[in-house]
Amino acid sequence: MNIVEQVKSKLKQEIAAAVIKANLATEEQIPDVVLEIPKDKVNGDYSTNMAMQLARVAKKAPRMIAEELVAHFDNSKASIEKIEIAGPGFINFYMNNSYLTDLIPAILDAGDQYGETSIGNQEKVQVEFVSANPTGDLHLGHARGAAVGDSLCNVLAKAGYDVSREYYINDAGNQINNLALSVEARYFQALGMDKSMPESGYHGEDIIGIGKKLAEEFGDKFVEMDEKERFDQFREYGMKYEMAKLKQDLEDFRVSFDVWYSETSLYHNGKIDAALQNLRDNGYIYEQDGATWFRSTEFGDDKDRVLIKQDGSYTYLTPDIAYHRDKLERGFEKLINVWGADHHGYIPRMKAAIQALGNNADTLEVEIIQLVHLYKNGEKMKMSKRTGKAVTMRDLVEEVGLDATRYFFAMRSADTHLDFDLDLAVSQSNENPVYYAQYAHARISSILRQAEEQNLAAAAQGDFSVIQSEKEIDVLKKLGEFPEAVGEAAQKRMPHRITNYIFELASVFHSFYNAEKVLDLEQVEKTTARLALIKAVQTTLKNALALIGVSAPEKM
RNA sequence: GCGCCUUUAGCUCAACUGGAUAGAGCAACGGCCUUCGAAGCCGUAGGUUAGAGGUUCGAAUCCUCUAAGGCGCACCA
Repeated sequence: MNIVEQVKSKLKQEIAAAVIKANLATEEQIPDVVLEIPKDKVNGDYSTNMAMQLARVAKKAPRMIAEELVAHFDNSKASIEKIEIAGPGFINFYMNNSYLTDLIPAILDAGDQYGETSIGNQEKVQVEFVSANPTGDLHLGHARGAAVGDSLCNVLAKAGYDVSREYYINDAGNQINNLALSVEARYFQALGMDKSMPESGYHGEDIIGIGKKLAEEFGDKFVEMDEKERFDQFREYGMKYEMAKLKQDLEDFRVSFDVWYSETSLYHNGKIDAALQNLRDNGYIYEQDGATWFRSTEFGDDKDRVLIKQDGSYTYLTPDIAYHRDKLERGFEKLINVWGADHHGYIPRMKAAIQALGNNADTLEVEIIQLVHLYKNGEKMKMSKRTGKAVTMRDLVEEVGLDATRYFFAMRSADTHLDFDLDLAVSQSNENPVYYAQYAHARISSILRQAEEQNLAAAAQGDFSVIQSEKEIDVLKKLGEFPEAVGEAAQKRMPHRITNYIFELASVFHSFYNAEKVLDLEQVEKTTARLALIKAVQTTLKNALALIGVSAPEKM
């Protein structure tokens, strides 16, 4: 807990104590103390709505309650300068903010670790994201999923959760067969022979590339080959090729996974049968019309779902249930799936499965990533995976730049439709929000370089009481909020909160920078203190940017 | 037809999950560089939070209805 969190929690305790002392409510009746930072500074550093919340219990007017509360409040205990009652009954606390300077050595000391909290309590969380079929390039939607999923994992880890990142490889089933047939067609075509694409084949550029590569490497070796054998080889080759590309693309996007989980493996290690048996034992399986059904309606799904088709093969759901069962068997307490909006209809049956296996429904959380629309020259760009005309993640990064792309996706909450304005993201100007934060970091780096040239070093510790101007206090307050911002972003699964925080921190810094000079040879003590302050900002900015996968450049 | 998501300034989005005068960026307008990076800062203007009811001290936020847009609704994956 840093000093800000300590002061806050102290304040909360004192508020609760005052409620009891003033006889406004009993220990059981007292609601959670809500402490907010008012939007406008004239309303104090902190504010509580306790008086309003107690209105019903105490059966009195909020303002009266507030007055009684304040009368019983022990000012001496929590760095309070004054307390005021305002509006409908807000109690506003004006702090003696000198304690905030303790943050500076604390942040410098923590370094990369600043922002870490233990709020996650080492809960074992597994996050599954991207999980795109290895049948073509990752496109725009995957990029958003990758950015959000990765940022979420970073945030969770920072907040003290034990996070595992996982990618589910759909390497079984029809789509892979279609991949093999698509590769086959492209191979023949590369040899100048006529072969039409399968009905639901993949028309992406990359498959054409595979066909060409095969033709160059092996000539017509496969033409005369037994059809079945050729199919198997192309299937294998196509898969490996696609997976390698996919991993590389994700790595280039600064996204890595702890586990790549193969769907096919579930077929080979008996886990599907085990899952089916588990469901059967629990009484949620029945046979009808020659198929095997899962009674998912028991848990609120619209209709029961087929697990084994009439032809004896599994539906997509069946191995997926086995997969989720396996996740739980591996000891994860919380499963978070990041899915595209087109899969949201799938949530009820998956949650039903989780429950049918004997777990709480909210063991599984699904974060839905809404669609991305790309705009260029003010026009919406059409995309379709089938025709292969989708804008790929690689194209996007190439055109926009990695940092800008990651920042752009991390900026917005995941459950809102997103318009990606290419012209804006590409622009190397103040129109592009990513530079705002990076610029602050580069600016600080530049000052620190110059300080070094003048043999001035940031004070490591000691007396920071010279830090007291309004702008400086604003910066300190914002710095102190970081661990809390991380904790909230993690608990609410809203990584975009971090991006908001980054913007706010950069903003208070820029504002300070323009108002006051850091380097001043006339006032060495103040200079070294301020160098330490901006160094703390630099550290915090860097840590925050790292959470959303954006670099913190020292020069731009 | 049913379900989920969305609707906030001209545009793109926030708003600490029920709090005070709804905030940023871009676009518009006006200021600030012979001193640490002007990719910055300061200011002005811009709103019936899609619409109508309801819940309460208090609603962009919760409930109901309506409208618009998106995505789903397989023995596909």
